[in-house]
Amino acid sequence: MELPPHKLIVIAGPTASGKSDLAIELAHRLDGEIISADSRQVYSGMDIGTGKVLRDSESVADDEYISGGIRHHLIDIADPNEAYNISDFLRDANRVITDIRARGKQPLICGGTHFWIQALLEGTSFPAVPPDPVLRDHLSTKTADELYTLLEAQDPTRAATIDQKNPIRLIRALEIVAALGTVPSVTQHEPSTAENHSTILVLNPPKDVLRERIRIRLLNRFASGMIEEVEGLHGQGIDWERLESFGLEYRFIAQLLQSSIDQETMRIELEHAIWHYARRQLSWLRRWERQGTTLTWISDPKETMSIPL
RNA sequence: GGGUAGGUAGCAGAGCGGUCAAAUGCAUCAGACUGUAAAUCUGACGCCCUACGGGCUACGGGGGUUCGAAUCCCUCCCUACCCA
Repeated sequence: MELPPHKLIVIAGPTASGKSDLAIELAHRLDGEIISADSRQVYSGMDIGTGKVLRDSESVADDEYISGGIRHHLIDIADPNEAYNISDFLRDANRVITDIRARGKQPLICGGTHFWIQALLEGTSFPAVPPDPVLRDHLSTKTADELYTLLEAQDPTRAATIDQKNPIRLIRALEIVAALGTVPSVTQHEPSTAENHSTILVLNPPKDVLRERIRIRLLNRFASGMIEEVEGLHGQGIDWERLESFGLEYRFIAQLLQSSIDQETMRIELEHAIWHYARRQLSWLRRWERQGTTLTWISDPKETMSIPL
């Protein structure tokens, strides 16, 4: 299939919608490579719980991540004890896109971290203020009200639009204020490597189908040793707090392993949490679309056969 | 057959004469999102309406007391446990 060399293909959608398989299929069709846009698959050792695609056996020793005969990028690139955030992603993803194109291949972005994907495509640039762990530690002892009062005094403009009850947002805003004196407004420049004329495919199975897929996938993950995986990560020096901060399977299994919840509760609450996560992802996508971006919604991967890419 | 504790919104579970369409949690639905984004946060949630207000139906069924009941009394049905 012939396609413009600049075009970017994105495969988005809620968790368990079948993005990974579709991405590999399309990569074969388009002679492409996959860039994972997943905030948890970047971490090495977090495999079952994040649903990483299985590495082809012949590539295990390689430093390239090959799955289904397709090269994947931005998987296993960070240590779980090190923070990897959107800023790292934007830098790395742009680099990788350039690199893939230089080799004459088609880049495909695939992942569920839509915040990252949207920022990449729109060339959003965030204030260049790196996280300040000491300040964050200090501020995290305060209530949202207290944080808001501080922000109001230091940067009323940002305070006017921020979510007043969201400690994480408030702390980040105060962090930026501490470094720059004020929170600059978001700037979006013309995307350099990522193009505006991307095709964004959103995999969106019917609700009941998605729910069932989530349920089955979770059972499979347990059967595949997911609990042991989390146990192993903790054994390698990743503390419970950090594991819980990853959310979903890592959070609930960490709680189980600390005996703060029983197995039955864990399974039920985890399944609910995954469903809530999928809903949030969908909510983000609808908003993105409402903002004027064209998304191609597909309820069944087979439909992609008839979509011109 | 006797006794005791109960029957409250989709579920769990408070309330025990008025301020109760009924706390809280869960589920469900919708939303937010300026370097933690699988995180974090918000709202709706009996029904109807010209919805910051109003109407209707509700706390197992029926009846009663009272100005007024989910809350008190009678009765019936059901559930759990205990004694036979």
